Amino acid sequence: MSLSLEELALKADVSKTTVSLVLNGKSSIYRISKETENRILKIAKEHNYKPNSIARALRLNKSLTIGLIIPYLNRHFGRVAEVIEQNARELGYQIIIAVTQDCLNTEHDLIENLYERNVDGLILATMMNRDQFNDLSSKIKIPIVLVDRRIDGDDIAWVVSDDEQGTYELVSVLCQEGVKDIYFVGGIEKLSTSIDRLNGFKKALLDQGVECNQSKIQQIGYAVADGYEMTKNIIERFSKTPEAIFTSAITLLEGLLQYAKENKPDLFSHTRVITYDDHPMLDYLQPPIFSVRQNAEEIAKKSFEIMHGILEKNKSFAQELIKPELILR
Amino acid sequence: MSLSLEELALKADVSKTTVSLVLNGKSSIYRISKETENRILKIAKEHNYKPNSIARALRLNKSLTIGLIIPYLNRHFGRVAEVIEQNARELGYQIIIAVTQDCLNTEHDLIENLYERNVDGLILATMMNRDQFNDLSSKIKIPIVLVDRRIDGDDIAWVVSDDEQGTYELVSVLCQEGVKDIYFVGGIEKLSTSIDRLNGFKKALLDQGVECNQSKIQQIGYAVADGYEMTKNIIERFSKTPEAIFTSAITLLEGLLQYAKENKPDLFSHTRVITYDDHPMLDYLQPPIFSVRQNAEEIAKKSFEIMHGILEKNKSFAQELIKPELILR
DNA sequence: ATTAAAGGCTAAATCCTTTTAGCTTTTAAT
DNA sequence: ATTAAAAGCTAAAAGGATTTAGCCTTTAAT
Repeated sequence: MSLSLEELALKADVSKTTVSLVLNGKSSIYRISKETENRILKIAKEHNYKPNSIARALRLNKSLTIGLIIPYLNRHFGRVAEVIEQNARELGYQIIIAVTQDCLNTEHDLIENLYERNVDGLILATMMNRDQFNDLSSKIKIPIVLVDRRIDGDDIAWVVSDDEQGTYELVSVLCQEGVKDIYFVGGIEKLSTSIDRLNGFKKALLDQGVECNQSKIQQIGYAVADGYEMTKNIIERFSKTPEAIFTSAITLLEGLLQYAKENKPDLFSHTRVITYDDHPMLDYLQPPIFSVRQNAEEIAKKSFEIMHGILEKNKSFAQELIKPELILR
Repeated sequence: MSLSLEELALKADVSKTTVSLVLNGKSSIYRISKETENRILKIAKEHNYKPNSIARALRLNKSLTIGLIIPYLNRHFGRVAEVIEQNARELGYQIIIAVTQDCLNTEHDLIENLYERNVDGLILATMMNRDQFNDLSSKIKIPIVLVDRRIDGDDIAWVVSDDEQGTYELVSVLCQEGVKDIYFVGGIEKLSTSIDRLNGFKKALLDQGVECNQSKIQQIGYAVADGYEMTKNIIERFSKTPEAIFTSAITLLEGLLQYAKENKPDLFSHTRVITYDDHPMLDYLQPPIFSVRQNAEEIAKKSFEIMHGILEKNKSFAQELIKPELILR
């Protein structure tokens, strides 16, 4: 705050144009003498001059601000947000954060809101489908990078975990151990995370010669309560205790654990449980739960990298599949 | 973006002053006729006019933006951030987030950075001591609300968990069960969280007539590795297996669990473990670990409430101790 | 001695809103 | 017929930076 260009100019006994030119490294282009340049630099330093970012943003139509819209600040997205922020900061950008709670309307409002607030770009874990996204893109004239959830399209930038491959590998491991009766506890049906994980699941069964029964697949949502509900369905609807259950997110696993604790304490003696997403506490659960750890750091890094490339290096969009890691306990 | 006041004015065939006055609800004060007012409102609506927030911020010297500086976006702070964001949004504010990784220098840089970026206020989980904070306050002319970690002082606004009381109650429960040999695994020594939790710990022992031995108290830091280290010290330095260990954060508990898993699988058969902070996964660990759940939602709500009070209702500072909840499993 | 080029700097416009001070016209009062 | 008040609106400044076009002076070239 405090000092303005004009005040500096006064002290240096030059015009504010000159000060601005010098501080923006354009001395030589505009033939400002070395002497004047040094005088201005010295005074600016003495007074710890920092240009007013708002005035700058107004003039340049560039706020050095990125909007980050995600469903929750849970473990996964929290880490993603943290790393995006650090990467952004190093390059002079700030992150405005907003959470949708997986509500599509909220997402729309937030996008509009941040757009009006002049963010330079949006990093978005979206619930939109292709059509909704296209609608949006036509209205919004800033770059958008999707994170964690992708939308198919040749011109859409995204960075997501390789959900299909991760699930494929995890489920394959189980099949190779001879398990033949696996249930799928899934999330919000239309999201790419759900589609890809389900595809990986089916592909693994197919490749391992295990029959895939549609009745063993459920997709309600990603909330803990949804995991509880789906587990309940599995346990109560089928007479036979399942050989194995795959939960496609850590929250769903939590729901499963909760149901088991309350209603089926012996679940783990008959049933293997595996999950997408990892959590350090899983190391201490008995019996061990195999999991797929998403590389949040890499996802975050790449997504800001792409955004930055579009904003400053006029690269165009890019797409990245980030390999997750199998954790076999 | 898109339409400016001037363009609206052109369409409505009035000056931009008139448009601005109407849109800011000052028609009657400035005696703009109902007819003109309605015409302008209609046109503004038709074109979905939204004032340029940057220009507004420049003119009003108010960006409707709050900086939130926290150590990590982990479970606790992630939730705090999430709720602050939601509360802020409802009142028209946006949150710029930044993480310090518990590094004091980073914290200083971030504060300066956000201040220069014209945030209207700062919500801060600080590592500063009283002197450093005073230094800062004299330079920074925007309101600061401390969250989660307080600094003593009559004029400093803060919202924190009642760490002392929470720890006191938790430890008392254990003492009442007859446990007499309790170790304290603590965090960063000078933070109020550490001081208050340690005070609660000592007070509980005192009140329950249990001797408090300084050698049973360790404070290295809040990282998982620190918890590992301190647990290692306790197990390896003392010949006798401890009756109980209190970890003063969930990360420290994680470190303890890690050490136990690797080096002392039978820890839990001799030793009770209790912890500050809660985590849903604790429900599924054997044996049960008692914990203190901080009310992140309330902490978040109050801290933004205080900030908002200072900014818009010229209330002055306020301080709030939020009651945590004992979870006895 | 004249012209051209180079050197060194600045006025003013621009980005978009808000707000103060004041202008013009109409109506009411004496 | 004046004067005063009310009605209805607007010009212009301010907020702080960037940038374009161009001014004035000195040096070099012919």
